[in-house]
Amino acid sequence: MPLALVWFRQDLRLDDNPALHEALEQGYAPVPVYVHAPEEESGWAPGGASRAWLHRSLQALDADLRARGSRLLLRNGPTGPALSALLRETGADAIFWNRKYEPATQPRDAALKREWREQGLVAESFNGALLFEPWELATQQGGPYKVFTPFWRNALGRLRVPAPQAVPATLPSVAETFASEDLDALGLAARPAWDSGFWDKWHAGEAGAHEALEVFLDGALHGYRSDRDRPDRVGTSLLSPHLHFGEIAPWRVVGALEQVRTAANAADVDAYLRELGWREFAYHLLHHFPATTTANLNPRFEHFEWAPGDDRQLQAWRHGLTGVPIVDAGMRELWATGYMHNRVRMIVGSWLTKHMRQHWLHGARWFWDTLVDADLANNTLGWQWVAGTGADASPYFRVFNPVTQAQKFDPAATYISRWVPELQALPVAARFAPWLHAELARRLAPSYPRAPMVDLAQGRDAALAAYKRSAPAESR
DNA sequence: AGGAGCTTAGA
DNA sequence: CTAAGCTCC
Repeated sequence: MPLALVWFRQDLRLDDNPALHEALEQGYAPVPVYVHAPEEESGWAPGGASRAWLHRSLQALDADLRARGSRLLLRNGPTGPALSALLRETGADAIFWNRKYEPATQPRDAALKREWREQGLVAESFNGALLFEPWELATQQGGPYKVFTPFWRNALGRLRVPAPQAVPATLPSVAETFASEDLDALGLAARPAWDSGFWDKWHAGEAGAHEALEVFLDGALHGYRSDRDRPDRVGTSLLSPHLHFGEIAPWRVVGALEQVRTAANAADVDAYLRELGWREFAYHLLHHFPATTTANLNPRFEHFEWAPGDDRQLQAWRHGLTGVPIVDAGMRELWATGYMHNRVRMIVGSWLTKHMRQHWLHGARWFWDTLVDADLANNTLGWQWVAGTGADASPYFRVFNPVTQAQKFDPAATYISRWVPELQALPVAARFAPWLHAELARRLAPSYPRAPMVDLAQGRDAALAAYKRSAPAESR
């Protein structure tokens, strides 16, 4: 049986894995391999939380492969030489993989494909990650979309769920002579184990992804349309890290949703599909506007007056010590669990970029290091959206008021109280803005900051003024 | 995927 | 006086 390398990256699953499936379909014995080459991500090497997740996901993938008689080879980069060497060592005739779309690695992968094909090898790549690849959808003028709603309307009209590609119960074995790095030697796991608080919440790997999907279908899907905005409830799918690492295919999620769709839950199903749509839109934008990982998409912000980088202020934001309870709750949830509720991401992002007027990249970099679901496309879209610099962004003048947001979406302050226990002795109504109850706060919450690091009204006004100054002359 | 400030309808 | 609606930022 001829051998084919199956090169795993962000498709850490066996089920519904096009590259693996195609290798088997074409009669090859797959040799699964993962190449560790973080420095090739051009400034976006996986952050700490991502690496911790990756460690576990690779462990799970190897275990799943071994349960079927195969195993995962680990190699150190650089990627091209590592894979070419493995092709020679194994005598494989072919290499299959699922595409990645990040601007740093996509050209590299395309060049490798050409190179291997010139050497007479079979080199094929597939879509393992998206409902629509970034170039599949275009406006009537043939250009990229910059507004979500028409993008998603087009996508929904073309959406088809492929039949699942099951993985065989047994796979050909991988010869013991093919060497592999030790997983621990890749240095992905957290040392010391600062991530110990993560794993009550998460089960990395393919089995964990399917568990999370089942839990979502049985629970948060019902009422998703409104509860997804409620950080005090389990109102979201918690699928984002699983989708990022490709532990489940997005079309599998769509298929499962369509299976359970009823007249009663149709609005909830559609609301969740729309969120998957934002993920698709993020990849579309990243592909067409690759500079936006660091540069504003909207050129109006080229000369925007961000406040000078302020390490002391940034540290307060990162550590959840801003004096704004909902902001601090979110930042502490992030640090403790590797995750933050999406509504709260918008609130902390608005606080950083509007009230503090710090450049959104400060936020993007921190999220990149701390989120288990850190994803270059989603992170870029999210930060540019909240900063007002991106596609389909809220206009810059939309400044979230963190007090009214908390009152609206965490009405009993249970989320705030969970993550900011210093406030627990205060009456609920005072926990949203303790500085408005100074006497009570001094007695009952003495260890919490006396006042927000930036006055809410002043911060808002200063942000709006800066926006006005950056406006093109004709629109002032 | 907003908020503030003002107006207006209605208790 | 409060709540909902509207407008502009």
